[in-house]
Amino acid sequence: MIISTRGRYALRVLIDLAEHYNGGFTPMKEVAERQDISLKYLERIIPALTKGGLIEGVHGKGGGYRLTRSPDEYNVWDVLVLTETELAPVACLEDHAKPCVRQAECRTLPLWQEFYENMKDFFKSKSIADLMQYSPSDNYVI
Amino acid sequence: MIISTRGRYALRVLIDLAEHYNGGFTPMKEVAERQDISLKYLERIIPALTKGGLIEGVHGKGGGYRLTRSPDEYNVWDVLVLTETELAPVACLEDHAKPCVRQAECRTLPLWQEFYENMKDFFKSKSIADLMQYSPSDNYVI
DNA sequence: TGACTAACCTACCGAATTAGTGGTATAGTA
DNA sequence: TACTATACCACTAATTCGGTAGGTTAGTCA
Repeated sequence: MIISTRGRYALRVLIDLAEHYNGGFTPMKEVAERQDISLKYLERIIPALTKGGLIEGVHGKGGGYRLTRSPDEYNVWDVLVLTETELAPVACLEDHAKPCVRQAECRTLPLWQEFYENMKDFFKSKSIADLMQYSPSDNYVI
Repeated sequence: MIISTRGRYALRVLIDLAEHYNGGFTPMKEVAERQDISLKYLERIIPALTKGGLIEGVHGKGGGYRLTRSPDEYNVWDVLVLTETELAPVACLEDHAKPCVRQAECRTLPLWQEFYENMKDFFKSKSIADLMQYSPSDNYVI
């Protein structure tokens, strides 16, 4: 498994925020209930999206979270990069991987590189708005 | 990371067997030395390929392993399926996953399914012979 | 036949990651 | 000031990964 609950939950939260947008802020408690995800766990995942500028959070009564753009301006890849610790399909391509001595002669490295590129392109081509289309209730207006 | 050393090593072993084929059997000890992989660890991975019919092993002196077909008749996907415990990109799509209650309403499931299909198609389209072409020394003859 | 060789099998192990829980601090509102 | 909601930090049980160690089985060669 390459994509953990962190990335999957983050996507579901963004879709939920989009679908239930009413001009104000949506508390994570509501999202957690609707999505049947532990609030405590979401509270650990969601700050990454705030730091990345994908959503904005407001403390206190009447607070919660809100998208910063319209759903078609988010792509899945950006969400995964912010929430997942690692997306590389093999250890050799990980960010902090120590350079491999066999790199020059490795017959499999190009395969992994090509796959990684395909994967990146695929997820970049999908927007939150695309994901929402799988549902009949698409009531997001910005 | 989705593809572990098991799948990666298995591919390298197959390529090595193809490149060093001389009509007989190649002992895993030689492959392990050339590929700089622990022989003991390889001995735990390689039986899966034998069971899957990708290679055949012969005990005793003069023994070792040999491919059962020509390199262009192997695709990467089949190798990975035999050696990796799980290839699904998300837990929901794993073989022994318990059916998800939210399946019907899940807006992200189709995304993961499409990605999984793409991934499968990609790896099925690549053969061991394709991987060998990255090297100048291609001396396999059947 | 006996030494040798190489595949095969099983048990164990340390480190890292995942998917959480619990508690508390901080910031902002009514 | 009470309340609410985000933000932060420490801890944990379960699983996986990447091996190692040791022994067994099956076959070859002299």
